[in-house]
Amino acid sequence: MIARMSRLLLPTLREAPSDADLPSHRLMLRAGLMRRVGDSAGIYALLPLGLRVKAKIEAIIREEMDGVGGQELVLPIVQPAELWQETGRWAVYGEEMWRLKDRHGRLYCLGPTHEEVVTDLMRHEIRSWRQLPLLVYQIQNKYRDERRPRFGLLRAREFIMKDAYSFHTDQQDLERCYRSVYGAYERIFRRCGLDCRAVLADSGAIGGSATHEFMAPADAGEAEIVFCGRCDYAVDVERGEALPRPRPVARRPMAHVATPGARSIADVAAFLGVRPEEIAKILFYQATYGDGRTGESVAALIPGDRELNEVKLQMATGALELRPATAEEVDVPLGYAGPVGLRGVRLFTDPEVAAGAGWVVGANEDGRHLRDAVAGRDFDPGTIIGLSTVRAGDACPGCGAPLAARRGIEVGQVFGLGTKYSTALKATFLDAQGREQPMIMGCYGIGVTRTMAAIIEQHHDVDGIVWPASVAPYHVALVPVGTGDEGRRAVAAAETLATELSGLGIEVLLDDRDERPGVKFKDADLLGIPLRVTLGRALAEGRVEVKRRAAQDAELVPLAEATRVTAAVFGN
RNA sequence: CGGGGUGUGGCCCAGCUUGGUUAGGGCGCCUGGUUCGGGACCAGGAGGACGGCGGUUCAAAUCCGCCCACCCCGACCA
Repeated sequence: MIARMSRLLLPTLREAPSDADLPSHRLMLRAGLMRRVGDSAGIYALLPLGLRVKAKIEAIIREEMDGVGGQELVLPIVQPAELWQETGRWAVYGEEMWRLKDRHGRLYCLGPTHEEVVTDLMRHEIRSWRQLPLLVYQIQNKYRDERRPRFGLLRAREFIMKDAYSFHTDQQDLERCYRSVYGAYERIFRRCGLDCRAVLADSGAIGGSATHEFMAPADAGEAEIVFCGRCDYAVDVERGEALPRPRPVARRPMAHVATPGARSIADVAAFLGVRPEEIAKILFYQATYGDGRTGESVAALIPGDRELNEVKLQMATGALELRPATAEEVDVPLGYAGPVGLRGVRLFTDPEVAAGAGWVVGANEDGRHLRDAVAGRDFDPGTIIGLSTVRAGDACPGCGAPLAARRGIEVGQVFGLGTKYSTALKATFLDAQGREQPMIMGCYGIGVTRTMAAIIEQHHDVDGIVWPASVAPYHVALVPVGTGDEGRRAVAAAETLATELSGLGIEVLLDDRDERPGVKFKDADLLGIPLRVTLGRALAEGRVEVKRRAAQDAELVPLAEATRVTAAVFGN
């Protein structure tokens, strides 16, 4: 396959449009992979090169999904409102759902996801346990009228997803399928050249079985994740845990100390000459519960150098809503509050504070603190539960190695749905005993266009994209340079080489444009083609220059061997 | 949705504070010439009426009001 640049719709840009900020967004525009259409946020056209990359990612996905028994189909983008009304999501989804009406006034939406449609399909087709299990998938456009589209393809309003749905007779079979799709995802992202971690995520309102998100570490990521470099522990910070830091056990009795004017952790630490992590701070909240109870005072006791994870506190309390208490709602002096002798407050204590050591805490008297306070000896710690926000350097709860923290782009998710949709849509089958049962479902998504952007986030440098070979739009860029006879020889040699390589199944981008060498080199770098072969002045000695995009240096090889050297890079 | 910012040829941007010839530069584009290994140079040329509407004024890209779009932060969301 040979593409001639002189004829390609490949509009590279020397400067990026000013509204593009992220590397992936800028580079996709500069390298001529895509363009925004009209004045619409989050609506893009993929140009020929962008489409090629998309197709490569999709091919990898298809191979791996087929490999775990997935069957490809295509579900409609336009979906009738009735189905969504049956599951209740027509009302729940809100503004984000792109709704439309046909000429008769019937309501539809542009599918943001396809659980309803696929479940509707299966309830008509599946009667018997003998027809299960089933794993189907599609690669299809999705529509979400985002409040705030941004970051180019990372959060567009129209995007491409591979979504898969599985149907099972029982939970064990769902779990088996879940694990095999999980494995396929690991292979898919690895093959795409993406550094990716599966993190245990919150199953949210849907609840039930586990869910993993596949996160690609990148600064542009929308979520913060912590993960272990040694074992496979990886979680969203919201759910992250860490081993408590070891602290010596206090032997001295608790004692009052005067700390006039010292209210903040930093003040108290400086005043007493202790480190912030020797001080325990207490934070007050007001909780509202599902049964209508409101205004309960709760407090969290954590080390002074740590951040409270409010989500954890909320889960620990079981509250529906939690808000920081105002000064009036707390009847101890602010800045001098502590757990000793505290009344009328439900206290939650972080394990690190509960673990033996003596802590500096507020004395609940103006201008005074206590030192060497020990949980269980000097105060009732209440409920002991992890409340701190995990951070880089904390000890992994799995193996004790230091944790790393990074932002991550969610490129995929696997989810054990259970019977939420099958029950709502009455998608049932008859089991071996002749009883009617709702199908047990799983769903599995990969953001295809988002994966493309994530790959660029991880693979670029100052000169442009550095595509992994598996997803590069072309394998090799042939760059003939030179003028006059030299130039003609270069072009002729490039044509011959292109034909040879193409015959071996290597995808060739031939820069046959009448441009100066500098322009060609800059464009080749920008496009990120894995290998560049320059045919220029060295041709006089029968040699060409071979350079990997990811490498600094080029190598001169005899023209006669250029095909072999190039083919070797791609394993042909 | 809250806060901030921006809107001037295809792209990047100046001009606006302090209204006043024909709205300007760079890149790109067209023509000719010279060049030719890291985004060349010279000469000539095409292309915008300044996001939209309304107002103030003798006069508005520039001042005022409303609206729209896009971008950023946050909230929200899988």
